[in-house]
Amino acid sequence: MKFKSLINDTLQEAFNKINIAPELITVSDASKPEFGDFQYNGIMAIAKKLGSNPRDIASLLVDNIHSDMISKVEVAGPGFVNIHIDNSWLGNQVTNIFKSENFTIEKNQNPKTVLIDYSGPNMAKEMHVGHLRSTIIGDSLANLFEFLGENVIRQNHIGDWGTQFGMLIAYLEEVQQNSNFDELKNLENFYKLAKKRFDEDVAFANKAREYVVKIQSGDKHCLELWQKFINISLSHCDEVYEKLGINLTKDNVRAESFYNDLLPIIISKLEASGLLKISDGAKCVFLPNSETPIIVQKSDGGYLYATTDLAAINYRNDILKVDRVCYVVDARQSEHFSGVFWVAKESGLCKQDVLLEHIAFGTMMDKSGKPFKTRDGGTVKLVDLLDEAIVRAKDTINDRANFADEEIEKLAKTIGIGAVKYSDLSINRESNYIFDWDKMLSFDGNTSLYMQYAYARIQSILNKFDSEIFGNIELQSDIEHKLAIMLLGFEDILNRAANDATPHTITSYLYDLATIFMRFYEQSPILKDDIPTDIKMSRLMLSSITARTIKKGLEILGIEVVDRL
RNA sequence: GCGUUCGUAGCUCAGCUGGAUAGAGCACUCGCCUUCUAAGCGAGCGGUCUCAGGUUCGAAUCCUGACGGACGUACCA
Repeated sequence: MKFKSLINDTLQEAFNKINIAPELITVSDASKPEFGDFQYNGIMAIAKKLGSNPRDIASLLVDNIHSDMISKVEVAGPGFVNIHIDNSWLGNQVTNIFKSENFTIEKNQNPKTVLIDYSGPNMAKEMHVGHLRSTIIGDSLANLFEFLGENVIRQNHIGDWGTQFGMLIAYLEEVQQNSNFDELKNLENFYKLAKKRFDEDVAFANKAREYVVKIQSGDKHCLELWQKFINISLSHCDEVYEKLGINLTKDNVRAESFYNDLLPIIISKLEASGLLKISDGAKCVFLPNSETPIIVQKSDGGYLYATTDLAAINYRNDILKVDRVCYVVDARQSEHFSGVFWVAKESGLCKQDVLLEHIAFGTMMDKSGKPFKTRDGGTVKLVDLLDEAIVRAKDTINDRANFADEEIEKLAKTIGIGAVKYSDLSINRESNYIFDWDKMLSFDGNTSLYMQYAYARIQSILNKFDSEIFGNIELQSDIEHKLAIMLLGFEDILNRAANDATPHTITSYLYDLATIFMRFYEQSPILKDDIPTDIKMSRLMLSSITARTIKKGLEILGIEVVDRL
């Protein structure tokens, strides 16, 4: 349910009655419990505009609010409007959620086509921690938009084109002849060996350069080798996606090479738009207020990543008919994207009303605040990081004991991977974040384990009860009231997370929800003998909805729950 | 140099479409298990929201500047 919109509408009706037209009504959560559930702060601004007393207007407004949703509205301070939600109305609404398959959240009736461009590994290298954030933030956004009913296109813009591939293909051909094919299993090493050959052997280097030209001009033999290399690299990625539980398959791949044939067309389109200038022999587009241009074609005729990005935008605009594109890419590329977006719009490669967004994220740091590296300063392979997370998760659970070996393996995997994802998604994506194993696998505070624990506790109750739950929710206390308010706010939160492309608004919400549930759990016994049936049912329903909300929220983030912990 | 971005409790972070006394977790001090999972809950301690101006009835939030950090800065992606 769009809870806040409903309240906004109620206020709007009251404003209509008193002939005042506010610009935009947005109630916010009450800043203090004694102020009720929601507050409206817009009166002061309106009063100033009208030149009248805010308290007078507020009183007039309050007198004209009539809704069974609201039990009490009052004017406070200089002209705040404090809104209290009616308990029996609220109880009915959460009962509806209990009965609903989908939390009474309706799919968007006019779905937009939203393309999420994420993960984007480089085929010449194994996936490392640098790919983690793009992959899980992008995947969670795609899940979110899908849940809200948008038409989602997931795309993996893999780096499979460019000069380095000549070297790799030449080397691949060499080792294939030596029947030493296993080397490809370790991509990092393969790259290093190829580079070594390239640096040490002039003949090999020349061959590598030839191969670049051959691939790009469509030489059959070279393309076959290239394809073989890409397939193997992609399989490495698939293993990681599988382990991480990411919804990306080979079908989602739209590689750089995919746009190769479009590149000359982009140049001529840019020429036609009149934006293209030649500077030092390179074809460039100059941006307003910037001295450094975007180069789309090098002086030697080669194309650059900006050209590929423009081709991708053009393809997405013309063929895929997108309404919104989210580029989930490192914040360091923000200038690149703002430039490319400007060119795309200015040149007409992309319609004006398509929303092009750089979903930027910060760098992963270690505990001392330096970029996350291995002990000897190398990049950390993503597979290694995930495996370590699972091992550490196992240690954490083992302290608690009494699980069968088989169960513990499964638990460790779910919890370890979930913890990696949660700790990343729970941070405002734009800032750098400190990767800390201990915090990640802690049960305290806004962590995945606290959430898992809350969920498991509820499952334990529901399993114990194990019969039909019926009746209506009747809210008995402040904490039950608060819990119901939270549960009803789920859709608002999801919409906000989708609008701002901020998964961490979901984790914050889930943490608040779980915290309130824990308090409810402490003070409201459910299955004790002396609890009357109607209260028992009411509390079971509240618990059940809480569990389902936690599960759905985590599912959107790409995190699985466990029933026992 | 120029540009982008960040600066909130000892630490890790919320809050930022301007609203009432700035919130969590960790750490530290205390209290609560014969009763649904104590990996929990409650209480306390801890702040010049980097600094200086400005706009406003009202600023952590918006604007300007300074200081400090990160990143970027034409033929790599």
